[in-house]
Amino acid sequence: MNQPAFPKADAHIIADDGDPLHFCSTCAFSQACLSEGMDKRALNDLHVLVEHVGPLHAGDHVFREGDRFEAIAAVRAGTVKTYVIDPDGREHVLGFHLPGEVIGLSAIDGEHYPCNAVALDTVMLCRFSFPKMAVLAAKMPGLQRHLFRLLSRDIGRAALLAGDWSADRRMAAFLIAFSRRLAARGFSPNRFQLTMARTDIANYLRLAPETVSRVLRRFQQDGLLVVDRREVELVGREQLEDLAGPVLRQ
Amino acid sequence: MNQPAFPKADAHIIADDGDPLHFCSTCAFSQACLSEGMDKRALNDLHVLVEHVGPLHAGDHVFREGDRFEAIAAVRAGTVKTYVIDPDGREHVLGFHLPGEVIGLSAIDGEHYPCNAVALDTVMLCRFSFPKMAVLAAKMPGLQRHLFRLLSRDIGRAALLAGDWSADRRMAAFLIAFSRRLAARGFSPNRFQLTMARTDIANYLRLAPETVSRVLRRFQQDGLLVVDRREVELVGREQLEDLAGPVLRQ
DNA sequence: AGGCGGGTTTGATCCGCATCAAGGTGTTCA
DNA sequence: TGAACACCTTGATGCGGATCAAACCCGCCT
Repeated sequence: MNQPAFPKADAHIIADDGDPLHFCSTCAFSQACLSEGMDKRALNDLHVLVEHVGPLHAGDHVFREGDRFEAIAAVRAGTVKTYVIDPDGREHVLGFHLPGEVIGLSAIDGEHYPCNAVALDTVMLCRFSFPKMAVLAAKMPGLQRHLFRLLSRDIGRAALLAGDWSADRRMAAFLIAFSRRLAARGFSPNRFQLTMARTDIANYLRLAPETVSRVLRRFQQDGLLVVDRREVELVGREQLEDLAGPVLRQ
Repeated sequence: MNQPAFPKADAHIIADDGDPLHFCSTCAFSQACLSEGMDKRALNDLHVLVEHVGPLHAGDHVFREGDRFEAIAAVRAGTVKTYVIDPDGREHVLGFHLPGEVIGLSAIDGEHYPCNAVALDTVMLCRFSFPKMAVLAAKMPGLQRHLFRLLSRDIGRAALLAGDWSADRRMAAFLIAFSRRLAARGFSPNRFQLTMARTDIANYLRLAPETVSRVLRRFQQDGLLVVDRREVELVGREQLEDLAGPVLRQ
């Protein structure tokens, strides 16, 4: 377990051959648009409103609750945690965002960001001015449809977390979902690093940190996985998938 | 409590003076577009893709999980419940949709509806072909923005339900949110009918039906509300708002 | 009127997970 | 080198809400 399986900043930037879009090859938007057979002029339009941000370091905030909303952002490298603090001071983690995923969508309905977004490790971003993007979406059916899909997908994802599942099922669902998202970006699905603290996982899954710890230990005892600090290897993927099945709906 | 405060089918159809759009005056889309200062031609475009559905009766399905997705719908009258059944046969209620609200948005990311939608009472709908609507949205910035907002709002709403709040807070939040949505449509905010069974509320709030019953009884004992079967009057609105505050985030 | 059935209420008991408390481990400073 | 710190683990205890069981209420049908 010496070679981290998790993306480092710039890991995705295969080559910067002078084409500015290539530089942003992991942006979900660019990808979507490219796959739509967009013409050269449209590509330029899109590139104009992209602003590369980073590197941010662990603990740096991308935006804070109440900040004026003007842009969404695609994660290029690293992990971003979105969260809110309730009146009692408890932290509620809304989600973790991996490379290729988009943050800020829930702010579209409103003037301000409804949550905080913080870097968990070294993070690179592409910022997109949302007003400009909306204008562009009107000209580009592919982009509009992609935005609709991203939004729609997040509704489903939020609903997932909402069920009243046992700690075991929730933990398994978290691991399997995390694994799949990594796999979709070309990383090892069965061996990876958790980039967030146990407390973050707990606040995401609505469990106590102690419970997260205990469940992971039991999973290891039962041969479902091997944990070493934040390094995880899914050994009994079958059984984890079975546990996660009802939560992830399939 | 003889006059039901909850909308009956057609309650919103004030006058059908021959203008077909008037007939659909409660459709969120029509309203949004009208308020955007849309021109006559655009209004016609929109109207072309509207299909009036109903009346559906309690227990009738609007769509079922797995049905091919081709349309979203605005509720014109009545209440629609969206839900899924998990592998153990338990029902998970995803939401209740009142007049003026939209169902089917979470299906945009995918070929098929990811959940069931059933009428809880007499329901009237406006169906909008989504492909046609997307084309139209490209031509009408106001419509596009409205769709983005509706989607974004649903993300936030789903996240709300997700927190780990006490049964009391969840129940209060449900009542206050329900009340506000009724008020937004011009109905009495403090006296209304719950159109869904206790079991539905329980499955929505991730509680047992017994717990819903007990919490309501205790709220009544404490002077927060008066319940008579499905009729509810919020007496201690202040305290209910306080309870719901952290859940609804304000 | 009688009887059936779905929905609701109420009480008794149980269990999963939170909470409290304390000790452990790795990492980063001086 | 060691002290301080953040993070993680482990054990003991308690509580909120689920579950089980049974009675109740009311609309509806015959």
